[in-house]
Formats: sequence, C-alpha cells, structure tokens
Amino acid sequence: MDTHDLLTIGEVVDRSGFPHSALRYYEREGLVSATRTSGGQRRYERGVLRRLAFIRAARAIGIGLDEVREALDRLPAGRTPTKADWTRLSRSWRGRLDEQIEALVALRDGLDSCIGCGCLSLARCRLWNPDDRIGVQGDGARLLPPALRRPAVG
Amino acid sequence: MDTHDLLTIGEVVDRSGFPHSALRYYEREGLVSATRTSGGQRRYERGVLRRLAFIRAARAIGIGLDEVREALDRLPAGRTPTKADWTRLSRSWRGRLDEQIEALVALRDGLDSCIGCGCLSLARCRLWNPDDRIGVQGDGARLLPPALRRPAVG
DNA sequence: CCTTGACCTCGAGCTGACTTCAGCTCCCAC
DNA sequence: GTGGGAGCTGAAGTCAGCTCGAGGTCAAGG
Repeated sequence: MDTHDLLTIGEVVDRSGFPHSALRYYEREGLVSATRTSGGQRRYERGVLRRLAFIRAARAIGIGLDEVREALDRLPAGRTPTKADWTRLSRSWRGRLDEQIEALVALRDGLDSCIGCGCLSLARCRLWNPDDRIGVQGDGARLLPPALRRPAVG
Repeated sequence: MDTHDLLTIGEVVDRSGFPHSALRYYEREGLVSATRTSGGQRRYERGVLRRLAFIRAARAIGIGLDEVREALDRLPAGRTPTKADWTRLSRSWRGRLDEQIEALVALRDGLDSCIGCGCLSLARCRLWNPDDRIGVQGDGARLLPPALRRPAVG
C-alpha cells in the first residue's frame, strides 16, 4: 500500500500490453483512473492491471467500451474487488459468447447448405435470400451479435 | 435481356434490403455497377441482386468491402457467373467462418476455465494474462479473425 | 546542476462503412 | 402537360476506438 505499489504509465504499458495512448484514452473515458504526482504524472494502482485485463478480454469478445465501463461501474466502490466480483462480470459474458458462436454456426450451416444444395436461386436459399435473412437476422435488426473487433491489426 | 430486365434503384432497394445510400456507395467503391438512362438514372441488371446477396453474406461473416471487391473481381468477366462460380467464392469463406468459430470457442473455454478455477492471478490465467495472450492472440497480431460487424445496430 | 528519457496536454487525424443534406432533375400516371 | 414521388450529385457528417504530433515538463542518474 505504500508508494512503491504505484506504477508509472510506462510500467503499465509494459505489463498490460496497451499503448500509452490507449491508457490515456481509457482514462478520459472513465474506464480506469490514476492518481498524479505533484508534477502531474500518472501513478497507477496495481489493481488497474486487472481492470485492463478485463477490458482486453471484453474487447476480444466484441463488447464496446461503453458497456465495459458500465460493467466496471458495477464493481463495488470503496473496496478492492474480490475474485467473486470479477467472476460475476466474466460470467455475464459467457452468454454473449455463446450467442455469437451460435450465430456463426448458423451462418456456417446456411453456407454449407447453399454450397451443398445448389440452391442459389434467390427465391429459396436461406443464406442468399434477403427476405428471409439468414433466419438469424431479424428485421434488419440483429443478424449477428454486436461487433467483434480486434484492438489493432497492424 | 430486354429493357424490362433492368431494375430501378428503388426496386433494388426493395429486393436487396440495402438502402439507396449503400447501393450508391457500393457503386462508387466498385462493388456493383449500373447502366444509366439517358436522364442519368441508374438501371441495374438482375444479376446485381446476386452480387448484393453475396455482399450481404460476406459482410455478415465480417469480411471487409475491400476483400469483397477482390472476390467479386475474381468472377469471370464477360459471362454471367454460374452457380459454380458463386459456390467457389462462398466456399473460400467457409474456412474463415470456421476460424472465427474456433477462436470464439477458445475464448469461451478460457473464460470457463477462469470462472471455474478461480485463477484470477495475473501470473497464471490464460485469459487474463496479457503476456500469454489468450493463446490465440499472437504477438499483438491476430487474436481473433478480422472484424465481425453488423451493418447497423439501430 | 545537467542531461536525457519518460511523461504531459490538447487537438487533429484516421479507418470503415455508410448516412445525411441541400438543391436539383427525371419520368410517368393522370 | 403537369404534379409529385423517385432519383441525382458531391460534400460533409457520424461513430468507435484509438493514434499522432507539436511543443513543452518531470524526474532520476551522474
């Protein structure tokens, strides 16, 4: 708990894998916080690494930052989050992940049946016919679960 | 083959499900083409519907427009694409889809093991430890297959 | 004290895939 | 021939999630 527990931004960069710019962005967006030295430099508590790991996992699943922030906001204020707290958050995404996998599998099956049956007629094929949008895709609403993006492809 | 086979943009909107704006955008980007009336209005050949259906399926899988264009460019010039032509293109994405599903399943398994084993230690957990980025994610390179996006979340 | 590398802020820029807008023109049914 | 819905253009705007650059400050080793 003494000052030796505080990390510089460079250390957090090294240990979290996020670049400075992302860390500062997350701070602006209220996903992480840091105290400051008298000179204005950021000093992070160790717990930030767990938050960042959580953010990374969330992003990998395709959760948007807004939603990640909401999730983090649900962590208990005041005390250090316990394992149970983190587990609860993670569990809530398990369902998301299942949905996404399900949607992709449905899409794959559609593609398979298309390839297999030669049903490229626009009138019949599940996958190709936009009026019957892949079964999964509602009325232009939710074909696939949200976005699934990688941080930086570069 | 007579002019009655040509569709107005409104008809294509209705039958493809894409809004005008997207059709015009795709034309600018070279994904679809249209002839023009003497007055400058677009007239689409029927085949455009199949192209658009293909584009829709591709987008659903998360393929970027650049890559979709490349794929479409590989269709035979001059003659109307056959069923086999379309099937070949679709098949190439089957692998993509498999990869994506695999990556998500891996992520889910990681999440499961995290939830189950209580390994929230940053030093050990596959999912939480950024140094061992989810196994799947290389060196900041390719955790998950490209982007997987929905057209409009509404 | 000095140097040097780590750090700071603020604002602009970027990518992708469109959407929106303003201000016109076309074309077809009546 | 005319009214009005359908269509046209080019430029600008949007959204997410950062990245980059300029121009300056901080802090620790020598």
